[in-house]
Amino acid sequence: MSQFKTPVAVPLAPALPRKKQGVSPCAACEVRHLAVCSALETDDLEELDSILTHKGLSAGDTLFDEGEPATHVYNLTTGCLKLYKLLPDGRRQVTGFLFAGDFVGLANSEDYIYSAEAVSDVNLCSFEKHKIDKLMNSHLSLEKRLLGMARFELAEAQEQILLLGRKTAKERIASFILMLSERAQRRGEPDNPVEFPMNRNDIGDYLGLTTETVSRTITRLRKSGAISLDSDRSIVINERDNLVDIAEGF
Amino acid sequence: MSQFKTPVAVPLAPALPRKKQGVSPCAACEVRHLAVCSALETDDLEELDSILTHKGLSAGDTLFDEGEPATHVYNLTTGCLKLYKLLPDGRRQVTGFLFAGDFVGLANSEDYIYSAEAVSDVNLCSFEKHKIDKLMNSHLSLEKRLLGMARFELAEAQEQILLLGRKTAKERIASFILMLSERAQRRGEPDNPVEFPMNRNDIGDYLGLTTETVSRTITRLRKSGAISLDSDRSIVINERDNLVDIAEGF
DNA sequence: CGATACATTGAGGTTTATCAATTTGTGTGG
DNA sequence: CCACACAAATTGATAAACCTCAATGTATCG
Repeated sequence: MSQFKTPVAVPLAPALPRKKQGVSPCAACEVRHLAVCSALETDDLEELDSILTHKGLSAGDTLFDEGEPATHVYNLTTGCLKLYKLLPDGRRQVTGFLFAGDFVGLANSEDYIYSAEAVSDVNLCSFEKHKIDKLMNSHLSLEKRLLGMARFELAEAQEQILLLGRKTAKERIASFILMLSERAQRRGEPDNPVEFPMNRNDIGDYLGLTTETVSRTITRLRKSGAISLDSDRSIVINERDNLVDIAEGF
Repeated sequence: MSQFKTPVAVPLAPALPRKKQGVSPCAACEVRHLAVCSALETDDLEELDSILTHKGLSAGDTLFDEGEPATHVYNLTTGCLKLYKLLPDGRRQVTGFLFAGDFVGLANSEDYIYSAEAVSDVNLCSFEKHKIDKLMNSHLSLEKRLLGMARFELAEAQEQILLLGRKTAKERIASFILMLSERAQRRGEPDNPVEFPMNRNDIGDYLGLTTETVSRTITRLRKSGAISLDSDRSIVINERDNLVDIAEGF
């Protein structure tokens, strides 16, 4: 699956020579304000840095598979990752797309409950779970931050349940475009046009649709004027209010 | 909607005269081992008891509506509650059924993100949110417990996403019957026959199906021999392994 | 420039929804 | 205890949304 466009993705915050410096690489991290790591004071970041390793994945690479022992948690610093579950006959449900600043592994207990694969080239901070657990005991703000993130993800999961249980294909696609737009904005990136790192098949597996239905539905939204396509992977929102109405089922 | 079979549900742990006794009513709570409250030592239960009030609802009563300020969290001690979201045209998605020991309000932040309605007569322990927050600061075990519960609920939400996105009606019904069975067992109740407090319409709104499809699918499972019906609200699992295979898509 | 993967479009089929009628179950009042 | 009224569940006929299978178009990369 791996495409190896670039042999290995370049870490955002490369592992510096571990001299005893006063400054942790984490202090310079561009996505810290988005990530778990924002829970820690600058003073504590050296400690955080001492327990993490950087990891790069090329598009298509697998980070871990459902059912493996969940030894690590990760923080995504660049790129896009997809999480998915499989049924025995190969039906696939993408349970989430993760972007810079997102945390991987919140829901996992003993074993990973989903597989994780790089959609684009990706950089991660990797933490051994037992080390994070230990850090949590001494830094309560970290635990609070994780609880906050879990609550947020729970709310998002329930939106997705509403989407999958009761929305039409058109409503699902509109919701998806808006979600990607809003998440890009939260990361401080432009919210329009919306950039799609994933292909139509992944979108379908996320929205409970087939590739063909995704394609046809995007075409219909395009012909209605609500959106335009810069390219397959870049959608311009022409009528945001209209798209919001469609997404919410008005 | 309210049926008032019994005028008001009777609290499991009735509010005793608040004399300075050594023993908290919480200490005698039958569902404590299932609930958030299990995070606290017996010594701390008096403190917990001092910030809670008991609340009873009749079947059909509303606990709160989506969009209201989220002032309280609750712990269900008896009965069954459903959580749901609505689309503007009335389409409804039940996001969860809650039973004795379950916690209500984990995902909510400022406002409730779903409505909550009693499926059967229900008893609850009600906590003002700011008081629970304060208690969390002094009792870290409570925070850990909430994080653990949030992680568990996240894992369950992802199972539900797989179900709604990729499973057939037959697979959904089989999964649902097994889920109710397993949850009854966790509460220390018989896991067979499976008791259904909710009607076919609620089941449909939970599984992303219509009443009619729920009914037809149950009929087909019955005719195949996998299950039998004691009554509408009580299903006997005849072939559990078979049902598991169906639920998982084999 | 050709190979390959991805996206789009079309024709037809399947599952599930919708609409309507009937049956079953439950509680109430005589 | 029975008859009635009402709600819920089931069953049937038909329709719609989406899926499947197949072909064609398009972009990308060596």
